Amino acid sequence: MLQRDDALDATDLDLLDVLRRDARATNRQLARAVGLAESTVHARVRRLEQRGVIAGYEAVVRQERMGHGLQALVHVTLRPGARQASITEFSERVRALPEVSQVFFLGGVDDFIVHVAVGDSSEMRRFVVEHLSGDATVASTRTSIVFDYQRNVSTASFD
Amino acid sequence: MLQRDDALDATDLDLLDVLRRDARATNRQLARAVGLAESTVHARVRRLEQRGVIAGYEAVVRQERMGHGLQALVHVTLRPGARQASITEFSERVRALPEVSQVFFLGGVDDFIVHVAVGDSSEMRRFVVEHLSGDATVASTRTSIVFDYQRNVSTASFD
DNA sequence: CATGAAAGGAGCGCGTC
DNA sequence: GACGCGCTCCTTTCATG
Repeated sequence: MLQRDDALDATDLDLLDVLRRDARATNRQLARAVGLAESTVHARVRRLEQRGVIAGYEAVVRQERMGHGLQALVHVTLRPGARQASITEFSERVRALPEVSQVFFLGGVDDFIVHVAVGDSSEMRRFVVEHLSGDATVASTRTSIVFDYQRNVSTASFD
Repeated sequence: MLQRDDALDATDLDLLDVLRRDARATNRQLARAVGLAESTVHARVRRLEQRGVIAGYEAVVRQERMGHGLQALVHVTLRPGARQASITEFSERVRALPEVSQVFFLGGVDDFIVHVAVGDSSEMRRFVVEHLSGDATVASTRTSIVFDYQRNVSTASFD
């Protein structure tokens, strides 16, 4: 779409693989991992960034260690009559909330799934009532506690 | 468990905030952001890592640029009789699949939600049939296309 | 494209407050 | 805890194959 995704070669894939696990890997580590010189690796990584294959580098935070021990997925159904503008507005407002980790906008059924991390169940209730079910465009919500959560790769937000 | 979560102070929160957006921020940048000396900031970040508040640093990859243009959330319901062992096994097997970005294990209804990124709809179908609905412990699946995806923070996998 | 060399920046430990 | 200094290591550019 934006750029040609003219094939990444095997070296690029290897570099991505290392950087996905450790965004702070040094050039030297990367160079050793793929068997090329540091300067070469440096140029390749820069190119991956410019092409937008690498969208950024993020620290991964354990929410539990920050007093956010309780996570949930909240399914949100919007009112049938909700217009595009209000859907967009809703989505952006929710996304900006600090308790929100991710937002999925699902096709077909004007349905959102919101991944939330809070301190305890009373906070969860407050959050859902205040920011989700209380919203005029929201028809209903359904909250499911996250008992276990595993992530493989950091997938970038859509543009 | 590991360490007490003896309160992070405002400086720690600021540091996390910067590192969440850019895991490769230099000590100098961090020092300026919080108004302390580089060596101080360095020690603090180390401590956050050791305490497990920072679980790691990851490159964020745009799946679209890697030929994974189609994302979906697949709701998976397991057979009522599924035992703990088979649930765990299922979850670990699914997690290891390269198409899988994240796995949520939801409480209450022995229900998983799997975030998948693949190339196109035929691949999606193949993936679901082959790895999810084809599994003996799976009772049913429901696949929803992800039209939009926004992420705020990188939440760590549970231990 | 890949490379090594060279210079400027950054990481990081330590002694001091 | 916070600090600054100094040593080491890393990043980044550039001329060259």
